[in-house]
Amino acid sequence: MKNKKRTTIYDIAEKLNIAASSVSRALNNSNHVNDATKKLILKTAAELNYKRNILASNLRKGKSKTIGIVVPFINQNFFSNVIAGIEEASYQKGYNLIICQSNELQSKEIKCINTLINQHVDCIVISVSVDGSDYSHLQNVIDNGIELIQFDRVADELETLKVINDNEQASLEAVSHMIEQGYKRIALLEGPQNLSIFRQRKTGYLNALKKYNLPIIDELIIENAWTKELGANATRRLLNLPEPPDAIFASTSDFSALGVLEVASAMGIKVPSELGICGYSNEAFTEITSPSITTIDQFSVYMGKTVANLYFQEMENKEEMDVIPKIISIKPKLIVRSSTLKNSNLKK
Amino acid sequence: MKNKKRTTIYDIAEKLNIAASSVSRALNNSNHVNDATKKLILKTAAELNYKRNILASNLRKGKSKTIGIVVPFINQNFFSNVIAGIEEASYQKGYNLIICQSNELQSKEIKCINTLINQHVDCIVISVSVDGSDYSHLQNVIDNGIELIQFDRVADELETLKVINDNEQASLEAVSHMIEQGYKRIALLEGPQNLSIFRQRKTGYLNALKKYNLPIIDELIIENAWTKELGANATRRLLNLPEPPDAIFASTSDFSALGVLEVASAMGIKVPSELGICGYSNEAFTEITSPSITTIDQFSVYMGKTVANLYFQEMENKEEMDVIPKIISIKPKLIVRSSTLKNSNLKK
DNA sequence: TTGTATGCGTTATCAC
DNA sequence: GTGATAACGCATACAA
Repeated sequence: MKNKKRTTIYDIAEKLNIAASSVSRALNNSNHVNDATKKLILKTAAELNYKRNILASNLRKGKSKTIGIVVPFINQNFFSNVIAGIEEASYQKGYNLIICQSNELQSKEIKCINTLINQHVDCIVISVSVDGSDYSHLQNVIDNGIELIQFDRVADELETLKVINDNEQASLEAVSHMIEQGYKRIALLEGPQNLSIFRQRKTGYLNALKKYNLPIIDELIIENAWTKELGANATRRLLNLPEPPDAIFASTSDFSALGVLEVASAMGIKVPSELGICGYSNEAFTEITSPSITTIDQFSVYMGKTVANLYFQEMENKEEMDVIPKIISIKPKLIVRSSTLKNSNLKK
Repeated sequence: MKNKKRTTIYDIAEKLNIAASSVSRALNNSNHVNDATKKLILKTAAELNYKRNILASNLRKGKSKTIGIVVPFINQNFFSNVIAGIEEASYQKGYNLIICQSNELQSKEIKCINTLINQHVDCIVISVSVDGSDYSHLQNVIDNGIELIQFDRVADELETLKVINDNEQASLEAVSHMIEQGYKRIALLEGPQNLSIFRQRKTGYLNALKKYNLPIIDELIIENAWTKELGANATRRLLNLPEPPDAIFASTSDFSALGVLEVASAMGIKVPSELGICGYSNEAFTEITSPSITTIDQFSVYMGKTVANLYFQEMENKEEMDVIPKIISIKPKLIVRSSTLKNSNLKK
């Protein structure tokens, strides 16, 4: 029972004995068309089950009304929430999304970018993968006349639109909170320092120590501990030190914080009394671990909306001039949970 | 530094003083073109940074090479894994994905479907939302000449391609396992019975009781407990019964199983010794709760690949004849974890 | 093997 | 306000 052929504006025009261009105008709600005929056209369009061929429309208009998204993993809450935010804002504007996963590999990321360029998307939104520091594929996006917007994990050196968090401030608050809870030897699990977000988080950590006159202890700062496994390994090393830390700030992600928690549990170390733990991103699971994990909410859905709206706004304002690099910073929020509540009766 | 105009096949043709059609042929790797000129064309195409305009190509070919996906939530592991599977299989074939979320609302689902029809996608893959039992919007997909494939949550009455799990068998195994662990009063949290997958899971549960000569106790079968909140509510009711259950099979999802676990923990009831819990879907978090939750793995990534390949295969075989409804059933696997290990030294 | 001509379904630019 | 027509970029039937 399939209609092989879909109805086109010509079918409508033929049936009504008018020109296709009039049909097109009516369908686009132009005001250069008689109200009565417009009504009639809309009516018969509905009767004939007409659906505009977006392919043809976009070809003619020279844009695809599509936004490409590249994230490391689609199934991490932070990213899926950002995507949900972008989707919501784009939906109303009639834009579609093509979503790609880089799997944290720059090689895959380059493939994704090429696919999206081939698709002639109007805009590419990306949170870069951790490996690699050559961004010529992103420059390529710009050279192909495609708007590029970076969020969260951004390549500083590229002058593009950016939506980021105030990572430094958030880290400062998180570590300050831990210090105020009575933790004195706070370790830092840091992410790859080629990415500015991880540098900023480290700076926040250092600033907090300074603020409270605590010493910076090099052996408590662990490089590249940004996955669950690396976080677990780091924790094993830390907890076996002669003077182990009494808290760990997994500045890279909640996943590494989970690694910390699992190792601590396995070693019989009590959280939060013997070890405080703080993660980053407010992944859904941080609420259901035992104990629940203190973390930092990045307002991911809002972040996504901001990205999309930034693009739409930029499109409206842009005449012939080049894009002015613009950075929007969102202030994240510390979510205090059981894993850092050493000195409090707020414990769940 | 933007190239306003992208290079087209005409640009290449002009530069090489040949016809655009030859360029097109070369770019499509046709063998009706001289090898030498083909080489030359490919070379200059690369030099000029040529990217085929997929819009035009697809318009010409009458298909969009795009698959639309509608799932309740993109950020549930089961669905994001299925999507990842579809993506992997589609990527190689040069197909793109447009992903929509129904948020479990049929109203939103209808909107998604309409968007996808408007986009002229070649195929729509859907796992239907729980509310509503009118599937005219899906019939509409078929009537528009778009291939429809259902997976997991399928509308039985629609004769489409389907990829499902053997839910009945999986439930039978899960409940059998619980009985063998010594649980005697096993409650069932069931999903909306308008969906066949939930009916099948119930049947599996009933069959297991029958197999072990256990009585069917009506008050232990709770309708519509398919979210975390509903699961929690149901658990509160169940555990306050004069004769409470000693195990709960949350047949609908791991989320409702999580609700069960949280209520049990809050009430001070020990899992698995006093209460066994089994979920469904093998969401990532089931591994990190305390205790970890026994569940059923649906091989979600494989399921996605199967869906995509089913489509590609169907496309190849189809001449002018209509689609023959085909159902592929995947056997899921019971993942035994701590939450049901009452009688065992396998406890983690 | 290569070139010419046409159409995919729209929208934009003219005339009228 | 309406209609004819060109053009978006590509792929293909046909001719050469």
